[in-house]
Amino acid sequence: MGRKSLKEPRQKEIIKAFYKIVKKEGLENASIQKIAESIQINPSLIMHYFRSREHLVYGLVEFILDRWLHIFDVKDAEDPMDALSAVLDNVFSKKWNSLFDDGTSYSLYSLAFRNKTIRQRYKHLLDTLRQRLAEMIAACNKTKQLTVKDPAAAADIIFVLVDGAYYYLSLVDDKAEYDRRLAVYKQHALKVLN
Amino acid sequence: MGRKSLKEPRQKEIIKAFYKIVKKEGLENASIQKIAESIQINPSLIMHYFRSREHLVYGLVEFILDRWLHIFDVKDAEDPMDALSAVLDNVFSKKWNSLFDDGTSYSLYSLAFRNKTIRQRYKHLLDTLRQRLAEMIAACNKTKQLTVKDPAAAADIIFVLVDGAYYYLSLVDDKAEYDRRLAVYKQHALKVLN
DNA sequence: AAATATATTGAACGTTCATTCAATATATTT
DNA sequence: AAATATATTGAATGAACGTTCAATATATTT
Repeated sequence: MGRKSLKEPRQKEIIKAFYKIVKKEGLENASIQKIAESIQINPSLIMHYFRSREHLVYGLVEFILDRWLHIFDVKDAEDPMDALSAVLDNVFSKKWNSLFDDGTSYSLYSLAFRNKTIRQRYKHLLDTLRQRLAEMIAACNKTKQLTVKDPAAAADIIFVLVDGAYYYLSLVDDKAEYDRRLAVYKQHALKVLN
Repeated sequence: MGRKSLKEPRQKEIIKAFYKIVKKEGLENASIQKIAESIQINPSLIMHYFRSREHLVYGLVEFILDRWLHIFDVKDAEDPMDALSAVLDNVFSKKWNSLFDDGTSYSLYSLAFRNKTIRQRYKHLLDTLRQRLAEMIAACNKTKQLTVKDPAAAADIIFVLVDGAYYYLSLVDDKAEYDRRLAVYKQHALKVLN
């Protein structure tokens, strides 16, 4: 009995508003009050749906990390090699930046050094990414299109390259240089598969 | 005339205290008051030596970034190959972690996405690191100990591997796994030089 | 219409924050 | 000892913060 719960959509709405402000003003400047103001609700309502700011941050972590998995959103190709190629295109392309804000991601990541929950969540995602890429490489092995000795190791190195690549690229303003370097890094990642 | 200036040592003292608190409690929780308390001075004194908290953060950025360069602190070997090897040992070793706190470094790095000064400072450091490594590789080329076609490109890839490696490794708790993975990443970096 | 569970508001709390400004203390020079 | 530049303190500011709690509003069920 009683009123229907709006928990899920409201939480998502709040997290999206949170994300928007974090993107613009930084995690440390994204206050409950600013979020509430931006979607014209009472700050207390945020406390109602999230017990504390800490839990709100957890919500944002989930939100951001889920987006990473979208790099695997490719058309179901019958050919596993096509699928793998498409995923690598996603990773080494502008799609990356359209998926989420790197500044926000690094801010949350830096919390992992002092917050066990966030740490585990990030670790889990990084492992999931590696595992899924490894599976795709293994599938290509099976069709003899690839002969990668250790798919898990290859996937690992590729993501190391990806993470390291964007660490530098995030600081590159010149678009031409950005693209040129990204291509080089992608080339190196592909070499791991041969 | 007048009293001798204590600017430099005082500033360094304050930054070190700042760093200590950031390491322990995070950048967002490291307040002027906490710093002042930790070294038993008046908060106003911090404002005297740094105009604002922002400038204090700049000071910490300098402090942290300067430490990166210590990876090049190796015994002056006559053999350029020995020197290069020693630097790579530094990068792929515990020395890395003893040099500075990764959590602090990532916190400051995340500011680069909204702060031009910090952004430029980080970019400059990353470029300097690459350039110096490239020079060392070139030196090995000259003595015919290496035949790396493009030393700059090789140095770039190596640091991409380094940055990506620690992005993952920072989340690894198990010491054995940490060491094992670090060795794998180092091996891959070495492969770039052949 | 009464009951009830959830949504939402609004006011208030105490705390901490960065920053300011004037006052005082302490060296160093003339 | 007078002058002076810098060091350091101490009090005060207003703003913003996360969080609380009680009150009210609104659906939904019986």
